[in-house]
Parts: sequence; structure tokens; C-alpha cells
Amino acid sequence: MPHNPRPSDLRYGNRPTMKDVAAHAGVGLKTVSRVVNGEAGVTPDTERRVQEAIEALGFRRNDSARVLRKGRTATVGLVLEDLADPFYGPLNRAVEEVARAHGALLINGSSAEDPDRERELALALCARRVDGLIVIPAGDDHRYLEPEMRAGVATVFVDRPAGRIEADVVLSDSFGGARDGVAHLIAGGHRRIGFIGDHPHIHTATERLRGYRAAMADAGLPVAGSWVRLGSTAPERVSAAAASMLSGPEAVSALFAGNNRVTVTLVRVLADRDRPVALVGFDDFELADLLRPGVTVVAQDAAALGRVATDRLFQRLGGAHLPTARIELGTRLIARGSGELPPLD
Amino acid sequence: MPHNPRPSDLRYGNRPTMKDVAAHAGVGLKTVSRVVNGEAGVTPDTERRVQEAIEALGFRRNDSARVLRKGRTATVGLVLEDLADPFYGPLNRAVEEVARAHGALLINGSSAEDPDRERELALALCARRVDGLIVIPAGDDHRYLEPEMRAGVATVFVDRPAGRIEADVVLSDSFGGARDGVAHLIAGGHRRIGFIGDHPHIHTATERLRGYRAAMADAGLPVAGSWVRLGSTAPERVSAAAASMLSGPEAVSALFAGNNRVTVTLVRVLADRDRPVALVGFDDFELADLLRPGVTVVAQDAAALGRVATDRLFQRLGGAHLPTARIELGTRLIARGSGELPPLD
DNA sequence: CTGAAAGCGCTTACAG
DNA sequence: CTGAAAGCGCTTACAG
Repeated sequence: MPHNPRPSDLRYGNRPTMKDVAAHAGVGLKTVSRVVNGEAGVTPDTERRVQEAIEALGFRRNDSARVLRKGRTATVGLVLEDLADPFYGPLNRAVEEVARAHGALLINGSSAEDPDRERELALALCARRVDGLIVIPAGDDHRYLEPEMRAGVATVFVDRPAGRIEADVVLSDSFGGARDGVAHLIAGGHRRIGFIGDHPHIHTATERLRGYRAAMADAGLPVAGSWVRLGSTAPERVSAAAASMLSGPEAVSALFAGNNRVTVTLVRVLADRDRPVALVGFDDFELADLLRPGVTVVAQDAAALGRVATDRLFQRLGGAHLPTARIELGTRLIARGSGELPPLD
Repeated sequence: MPHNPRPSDLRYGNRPTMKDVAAHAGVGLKTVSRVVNGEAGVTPDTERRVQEAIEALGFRRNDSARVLRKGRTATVGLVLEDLADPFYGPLNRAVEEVARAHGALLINGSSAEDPDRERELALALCARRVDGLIVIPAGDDHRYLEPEMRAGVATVFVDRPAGRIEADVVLSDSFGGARDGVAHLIAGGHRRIGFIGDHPHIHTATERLRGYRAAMADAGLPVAGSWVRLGSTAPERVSAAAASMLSGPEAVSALFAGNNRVTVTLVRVLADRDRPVALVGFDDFELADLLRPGVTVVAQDAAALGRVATDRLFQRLGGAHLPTARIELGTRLIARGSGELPPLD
């Protein structure tokens, strides 16, 4: 039965090395290396002796040491906002799958939306010499990554563009998606529509607001100042914002939610009201179809964001000469009921 | 402006090393090491010269090389079922936070419920010489980890016990939770209750079934063979199982769902029926309270599973002499409506 | 206070 | 077909 190690065992110094295997098998170090790596040029008899020594000693190649000589670590770093956020789950998995297809492992961590923590984490990954870095930015100044990129760390930003440096970015078409969602409400007869979104320093928040304004302008509809609220997406703040938009002489008949957290809070708020209010949210979420009414959303493909970004990363790692690109993925309006509620007037 | 690297740049061989910094500053290698690691015994003047050289060359210590000498990699490996599964998000984040508090990074990956892939991934992590390993088992034979554990890899299993080896495990009280959930239905007047769960080779599935049988037995209620269905949790299979349990002379008036996937499918199935059927599910899920009726669940604390497991891992890494333990965390019944629907008869 | 030498566990480049 | 030497970029152990 295995046992958990005593402190004195805690270095891998007591693990057998290729040198030990070589001594045990009575061959040279390089011969062991050849067998372990499946290189040609070893007689079957020698190979068998080495294999037996490997079994007997329980040898496993130390890939950390290997990496030091090879130059590549076969590791990709992923910095995202929060590993616990369901939105990033499919993205995380997609990055993993592409990395896996290239034989690479994934180190990831959460920035917790803190620019300092993002920086600390990204640089720690660079110190580990990840081959590539995928970053969902929390901060808006990424000049700290310049030396790393210059030194060879392939870097792709996802979901939000890099700040103050030139780098690949893969994101959803926030502007177009929001414009489509708001146009959908307008097509349903709404003329007074509220917009509740994230902090204005977040790129997607302002892009979606821009889409909202574009749709309203396209329809020749005015936008009252009280209909737009950017800021914290904490439930209390969103509830308060909704309450004020839904009352008074300029009360809105429909709401557009800037992201999934806002949408979920608004669903709760609207469930408590007697008067039906139309709702379209940016970002899809699980079970949106099971609610009554089902929640109409502008869906982005989180898995595709991760896949496209990681594909690009490995293209660069493969030596492709690509210009810095901004890749925008389309969104999809999914009508489920909440966005099709007519205005009451 | 930074640029993505040309192929010839792709080794970190062209990065400055401590040797380069030493030459630039006109000092010895060890002095650079002292400055970089904040060790005492360097005159302010020397330190300044070294710092200037570091800035000038854009030096960043190679932690991969450092690790080779140090023995510890300050890295924890996490093997889970699916990075995209929302159930594992909070667990993943909790592991990250504890690791971070100990200065360690997290390498993680999905087994996709494939025992071979679990093994391949876990051993790849061992080859990278992670200090510790947290495994949510897909397979039921983990003897392949024996040599690794003996060589010093601290290992803790989560959510399901290890197979055929002795090792720490942290899990939720599936038996007790299911028993409580079913007892809740019985207390509400139900006498015919169906159980739909995962494959019988999955430990949590059989434990929950055992809890179901215990609650029925405690209440002196018989269990018809047609009321229990274990197997694939694919929606079609779950729907079919529910349909057959809900019809015929022995039709059940309530269902207990063995996990969140089953619960969600059952919510869909029951939404299409006119006759109300009570439902309690194992595992909480987002928005369960927003559905009508709200879904009553037996909730486990996924973040606590991750936290407790990682705490234990670092206790072992810190040299604590702990016996192998099985740590069970309690569950919590959350009544929201679906589990309080009375039987119709 | 400072640094030259040896070594962590591998691979590379080369010689036999 | 096989292996001794050098080196990847650091830290350790030691000497001055």
C-alpha cells in the first residue's frame, strides 16, 4: 500500500534518475535517454535491459528537467477572471482541448478582476516559461507584457482587447450583438428601452452601450439619460437601477442587460412585478429556456473564443508569420419569450 | 511596439540569464542570484548596479530552472472531470485560492470521464513534478499512482474515493444527503418515490441509491423494482425512465434525482406534464430558485470540497504526519417548492 | 561582502 | 549501435 511521504521524502531527489537507470542496466546515460524517448538505434537486447531497469526502479522522466534543455515547456498559461464563473468554463475547456491536441498542458488562474493580480499571475506564468499566454484582461494597460512577448511568449487576448500594446485579440461582436438585441425589442414595438451594463472602463460594456445607442438611433428613437446605467453589476445596484427606470413618466417598457449577471438579477426583479416588462440579455446562460417566460438572449460562443484564440497561439508557436489581428466572432439572437413581450401601452 | 516572435526567436535561449546580468553589471553570478532573491549581504551600491543591469536587459528569473535545483515546483495538479462543468467551477477556484495562499500555481485538466485519460493526465502532471495532486476520479483503479505517491507526490482524492489504493479522500455525504432528501418527500406524504441516478460504477450514484433505500426502509415503505433506474444520464434515457415511472398502476408521485444533470432533465420533463409531480435533486444549481416551482435540492458545498482537500494537501507538503483519512462533508436540504408538492391521491 | 565550482536531471553535439 | 562531455539556468555548499 502506498503511503503519504514523510518530510524527508519530499524532494524528488530520492526519485531514480536516468543516471540510476543507466547504472542499474549497465549502459550509458544516453542509451537510457534513447529508450525513454523512443529514439532509433538501440538493439532489442539493450532496450529490454533498460526497460527492465526502468520498471525495477520506478523511473519516470522528469519533464521539468527536459524542458530546461529543450527550450519549450509545452505549457500554455491562461489568465481569466474567475475560474468559478460558468461563462469561462467552456472557454477554459476549449483552450485545454486545443492545447492537448498540441501536447501541451494548461496552467490557469483567476485575476479576480484585479489588474495587479492579473499582472502578477501573467508574469509568474512567464517566469515558468510558458510557451504561450492567453489573457482575458482585467486591467487596461498591458505594457508589462512587452518584454515577455519580445522574448518569445506568444500572447493572445480574449474577450477584451489588450491595453496600450499591439497584440492579437479574439472577441465577440459586442457592438453588433447589442444592436441586434435592441433592434429586436424595437421591432416588437418598444420605444422606451433601458440599458444596464457593467463598468464603463470595461471594453465590452461600452461596446454594448454603443450598440444600444446605434439601434435606437437607427430607429429614430431618443434616449433619455435615465435609461442608461453603467457601473457595478452587484445585485443591489442593478435592482435599484431597474426600479428607477421602471417608474416615473419616462418609464421604460423593455430592458437590455449588458451581461449575464445583470440578466439574472433582472429576471429576479421582474419576477416580482405584476406588469410584464420585456427583457433581452447579452450572454446566454444555462436553463434560460426553462424560465417562464424563457429569457431571450444575445449569445456568444465562449468555447469558440477559446478555440480560435488557442489555435492562433499555436499557429504563432509553429512559426507562422501572422500580422497582429483583431478577430471578432458573431453573436446569435435566441428568442425565448422574454424579448417578445409586447409593450403595454 | 512589441511584436510576435519570429520562429528563430522561439527558444528562451535568447532571453538574458543571470550570467548575462552578471557580465553586464560586472559582478559574479551568485551576487545576481542574491539580489534577485532578496538575500542579505549585498552592498547597496552593488545591488543598484545589478538592478540596473536587470532593467537594461529585461531579465526575468527562469523559475523552471530554479525548480530543478530547489526540488519543489510550487505547482499543484488538478484532474477533474470537465473544466466546462459548472459544478467544478467553484471547486477549481477554491483549489486555486488555497494554492495561491501557499505560493503555488495550478495545472489542471479534464479527464472527460475517461479512466485512460485520467491516468495519462495524472502521470503527465507527475512527470512535471507537481508537488501535489488533487484527483476527481474517473476510473476505479488508481494503483498506477502508487509509485508516484511513494516518490513524494502528495495526493488527495475528491468527490469520489480512490480505487484500490489507500489515500486521502474528501467527499460529500451522498448517503446521508439522499436519505434526507427522500425522507423529506416521505414527510410530505409521498409513498411511491422514484430514483433516477448515474451509472452504478460511480461511487456517488450507489451511495445515493443506498440513501434512498434507507429512507424508504426507515419509513417502512416498499420499493418497486421499476422505481429505480441507474445508468447513463443522457437526457433521452432520463426522460424515458421518468416517463415509465410516471405511468402504470404503480406510478410514482415524486422523483429523486441522483445528480444535477438528471435534475435539469427532470425539470424539463415535468414542465410538459399537467399533473404536478414532486421533485428533489442532489446538487444545487444556479437559478434553481427562479424556476416555478423552485427546485428543492440536496446541496453540497463544492468550494468546501476543494478547500478542504487542498488544505490537507499542503498540510502533508508541510511535513505533517497524518493518517490516511476519509473526510465527509455534510449536505444541506434547500426547500424551494418542487419538493413540497403534495401527492395527488 | 563576494564569487568560483559543482550539481539539479535531462538533451545536444560529437566521437568512436 | 553506444556513450562521455558539455550545457540548459538556476541554487547549494564552500572558500576567500
